Amino acid sequence: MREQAPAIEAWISLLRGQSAAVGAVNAQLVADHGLTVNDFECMLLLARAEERRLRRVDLAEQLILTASGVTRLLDGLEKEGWVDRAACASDRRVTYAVLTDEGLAKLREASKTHVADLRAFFEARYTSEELEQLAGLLGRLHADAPELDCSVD
Amino acid sequence: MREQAPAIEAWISLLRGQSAAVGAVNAQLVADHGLTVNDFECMLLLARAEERRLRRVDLAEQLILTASGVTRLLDGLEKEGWVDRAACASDRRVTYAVLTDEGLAKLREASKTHVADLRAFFEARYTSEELEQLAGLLGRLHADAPELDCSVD
DNA sequence: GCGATACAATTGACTACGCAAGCAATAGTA
DNA sequence: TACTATTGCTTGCGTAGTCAATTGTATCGC
Repeated sequence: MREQAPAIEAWISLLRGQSAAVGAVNAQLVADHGLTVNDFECMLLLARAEERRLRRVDLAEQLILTASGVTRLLDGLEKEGWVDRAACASDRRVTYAVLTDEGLAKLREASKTHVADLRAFFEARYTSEELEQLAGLLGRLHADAPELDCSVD
Repeated sequence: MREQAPAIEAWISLLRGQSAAVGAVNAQLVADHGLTVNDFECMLLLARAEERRLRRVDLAEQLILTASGVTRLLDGLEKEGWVDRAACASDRRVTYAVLTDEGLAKLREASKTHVADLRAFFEARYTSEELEQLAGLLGRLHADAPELDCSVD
């Protein structure tokens, strides 16, 4: 029952580490700005996007949420006036989520402390080399996992 | 608005990577055994504990859940007969969570595929050296973060 | 042009948590 | 002994997310 494979160690560290980190960072962000981590990331993606807008489906993919999760996330941001809707001329099924000027202002304001908090949190634990290592390693988790879900052998 | 600090890169990778990994692994575990990742980890902690039992408070700390989260997690496991309650002789406030024989059997059965899935998932992406690196790095996230929450300067 | 199929988005019902409040038992203090 | 904290646990309520079903629009084969 006692496990030893490095994969298992990594898995446990991932579960615990992410919970701890997200818990701390999110609490700070909520306390300081009334935004959750996903609110922030969502607005950030919009801010970086062409014309400050994205299809909901693309937002879902990048945030790793389902379509309905995005609908509900955006509901909240729309209520606050930080995000608005816009129709797509070439495909009437899609509704863009657009970051408003207020949303951009809010994002900029929140960024000031949030980015500093993030850097403080990570730089207290890692050197910049280690941060690059970590980012590189974690990035691979996102990629396809043929082994896991298509066991056709 | 566009960010470049390695800390931010690491943060994004952590958010996305964990979501992707937990999503995949959890879906597999639920499909194969009707257990969530937390169900599994909880039973695993109990299995490894002295007399296969733990105080709910200790379980909460290790799983990074609140006390109420643990109560509800255990509710489900108790309903299935995998976990039972036991009083503590020396302190009548505490109720132990005890892994039953059925629970241990269920855990062993689930372990067979789950551990293999985990190894497949991670070993498809990393060498064993990288896994050790990753586990070591992630482990630091869990430690105290004096910088973040006591900004007394 | 027309049906079958696919896709974007929303909605209702549900789950898994957290937080705050409350209860019971213990520990500290006088 | 009594009075006050503190601790372990549970419960009501709120929130963030999922899944399954639905609607409206596109697109493909013919």
